[in-house]
Amino acid sequence: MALFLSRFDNRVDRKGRVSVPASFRADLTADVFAGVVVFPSPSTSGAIDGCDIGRMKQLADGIDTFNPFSAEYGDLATAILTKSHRLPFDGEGRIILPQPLLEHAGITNMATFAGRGATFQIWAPEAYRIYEVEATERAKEQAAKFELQRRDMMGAGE
Amino acid sequence: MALFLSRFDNRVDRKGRVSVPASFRADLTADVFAGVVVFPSPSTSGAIDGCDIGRMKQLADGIDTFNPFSAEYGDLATAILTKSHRLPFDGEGRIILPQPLLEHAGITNMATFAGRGATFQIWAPEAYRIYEVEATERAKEQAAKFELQRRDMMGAGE
DNA sequence: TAAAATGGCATGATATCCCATAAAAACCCA
DNA sequence: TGGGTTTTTATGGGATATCATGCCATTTTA
Repeated sequence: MALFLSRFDNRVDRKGRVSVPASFRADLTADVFAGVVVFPSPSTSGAIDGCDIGRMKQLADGIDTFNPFSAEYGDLATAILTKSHRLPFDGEGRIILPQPLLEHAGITNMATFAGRGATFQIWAPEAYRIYEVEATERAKEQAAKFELQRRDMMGAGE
Repeated sequence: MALFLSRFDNRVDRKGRVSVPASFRADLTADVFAGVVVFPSPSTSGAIDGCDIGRMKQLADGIDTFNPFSAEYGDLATAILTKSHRLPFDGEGRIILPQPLLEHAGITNMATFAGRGATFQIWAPEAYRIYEVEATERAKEQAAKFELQRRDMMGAGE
């Protein structure tokens, strides 16, 4: 599975193209489809969620566990799957972010790529800075919960 | 699993390169990725946490057990994964510490590597000296707790 | 036919590779 | 055991490759 780490601030050129960080690309070209899948983050307003095709399939499978005629299914499919875009790399590893997503994230001429392990996010730099401070603050409490979880896993693994 | 021991003070050259102690390197080149993963220590302010890629994958997997759209996932990913960096070794076993981490740790021209078993830390030498004195002092009480903890775990495990 | 999307090439900054050197550690053999 | 020898390590500097990004040419589509 992909492991996206670090943060990168890349320029969006006049034609709306952005270079995907080279270290991300390595994990995104392994598949048959060389590119990314992006959609507006359902949880973090102002962010674009990104991942590889494999992860998106996993997500779709997750949604598909709901009754296809249920409200959950419809709502999640509408919010995530219908708003997802497959963005292929050009020869230089650039993608073009669709207008609706640019607006959703408030991105104009710079984009912040934030690695999140199996996924990553794309932000307007200013918005990310604000979010980072808040999230880092909250994470101190989360760390405790996480520690318990980790111990469970290690116990299970052994 | 890796076993990082001892303390090393190494020079940061004009290009920002530092040699990772040779005894650490042995445990860090076993994997497909020859290098280290570093991030600001969530627990110890002023320190950089370091580990091998395997351990970071484990950490990412741990975070990925949360709902990917939950606040827990976002907060932990932001505090750890987005602030992590994969630093490959050059031919001589050196890494380049990213600017944000240098600032976080207050490192200028010397770096202290402190082995911590499965992980290690990187400090500004002066900051480490202070921390070491305090931690060693506290360790007297911690030692007692640690003994109890170990007995609990063994009881629970079986 | 004009505008937009796409592909390819050029460039500057930065990171990486490669070789050199000095100090320290490990080795070795009388 | 001790002194010399070799090997490993840390560190420095110049050459080279990579990457983000700007610019131009070509193709597509409206």
